[in-house]
Amino acid sequence: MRSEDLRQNQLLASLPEAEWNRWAPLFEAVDMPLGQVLYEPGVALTSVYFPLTSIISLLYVMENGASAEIAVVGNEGIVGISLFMGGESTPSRAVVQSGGLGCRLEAHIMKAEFNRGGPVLHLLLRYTQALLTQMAQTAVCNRHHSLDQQLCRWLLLSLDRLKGDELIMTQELIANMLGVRREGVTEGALKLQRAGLIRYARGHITVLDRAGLESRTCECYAVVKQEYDRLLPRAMAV
Amino acid sequence: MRSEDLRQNQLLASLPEAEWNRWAPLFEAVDMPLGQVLYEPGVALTSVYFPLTSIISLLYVMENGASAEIAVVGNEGIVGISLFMGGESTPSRAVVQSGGLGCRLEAHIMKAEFNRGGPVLHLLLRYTQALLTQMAQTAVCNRHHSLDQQLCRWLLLSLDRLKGDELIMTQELIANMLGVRREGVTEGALKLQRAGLIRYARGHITVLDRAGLESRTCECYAVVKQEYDRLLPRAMAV
DNA sequence: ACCTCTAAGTACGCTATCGAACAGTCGTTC
DNA sequence: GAACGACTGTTCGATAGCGTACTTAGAGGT
Repeated sequence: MRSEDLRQNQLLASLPEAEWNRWAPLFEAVDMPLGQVLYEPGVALTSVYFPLTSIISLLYVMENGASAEIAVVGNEGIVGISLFMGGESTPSRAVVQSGGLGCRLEAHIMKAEFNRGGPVLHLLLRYTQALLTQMAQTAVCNRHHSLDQQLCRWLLLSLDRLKGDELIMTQELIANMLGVRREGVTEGALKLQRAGLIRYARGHITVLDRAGLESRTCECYAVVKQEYDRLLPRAMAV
Repeated sequence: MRSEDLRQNQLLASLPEAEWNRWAPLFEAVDMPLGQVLYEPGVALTSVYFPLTSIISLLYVMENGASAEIAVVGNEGIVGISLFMGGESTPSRAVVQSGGLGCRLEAHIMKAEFNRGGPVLHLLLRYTQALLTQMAQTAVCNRHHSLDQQLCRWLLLSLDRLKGDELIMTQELIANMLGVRREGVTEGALKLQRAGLIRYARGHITVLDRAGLESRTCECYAVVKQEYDRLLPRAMAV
């Protein structure tokens, strides 16, 4: 994989050239197929991952098997912040929600680079704050908003992290992420389809009217999006 | 206020002597009365706060006025992490939920100390990860658990951050924090009182049976507590 | 001693979501 | 081209929590 390809990841794209030239050779490109688990709760990380075309869900799985998505990470971010935050592990799990490419950096390298301080440290901390906002807003949304609104939010968050307007995603999977019943997602998706906002069939969802989704979702989506834009001005459009 | 008093805050207590000697003179002791707002959404911070005997809620207030608590901070932590995370502000608000004492450090000093790197930086980042876990678990709890369970979790989280077994807290206030109706809290509290776990009257809640609360709450409380203990081993019992 | 205000308790209909069970339909595979 | 499995659609009763309205009861002031 070429160096420019790696910089599809916006964090990597934001690094000054000097830093990047040191980093580039250290990466290993990895394929990230749907369902792959990048880390398990309580297990110390051995690598961090920078998604390029994939999307990763941070998911908490309860004792009874039910689950809830805490946040989602795409090519704007990094999976494995607990490594540089100092905890080495988290109570949540990271799962590939949409297959694609990514690249990996070994834990000890990541830590060393972070501890140099400077632009890498500040960039990663700003990203972490953005992620934190996403988590906070997820909590708010889970408390106050309807399944329909949350479905729109979720579709938009995913869409923002992909090129194109198609998601490869069954309703069952979406239900797991949102922590609701599959039937609930079916009903919500039906409404959106009847309204002409999306079209879907057997695990393929095409977004037809993005603005329509935005008008149906709650304020949570915009809050998170604005905060990402504020904290992480992208270096350059891809 | 004497230096030892300041170290009622566990983060401050964890600092090595060398760091602490530099810090101690920089603090300003502050009274934090119930309801005081420490920062507003979107407004850049001018200070960070270390609660000593007070408890602070991080609260998101929605456009329609409804609110939801995202996390709670007591003498184990610091209010204003967005300062050193680099965002300067957050979409949430910080409100004193239980009056008491705290101390304040000016923004520019905090940033300078953080940017020295070393123990201060690592300690604050570990705390931030703990806070992040609390937020994540709040999201999960809001999704899956009953009002009764959440009420227990909330009482326990508050209790852990106070000495003694009494909370000065109306049901109305608790309802605002949890983002539920006041009547719902009344019903939950009644059940707990009838079961002999708590006693309350007009804004004073006394916890009679802590273990009982723990047995009624969901796993979320234990997950958060364990993660705080793991990430922030306390330097010394107060 | 009385008034007033705040905190807490009660009641009732409503709605979103759940849990469970089952019925179509499209793709893949053999 | 038949069979199977995966995905989606539908139904129905149960229930937790909501919105609203009203009641009761301490605490504090005059």
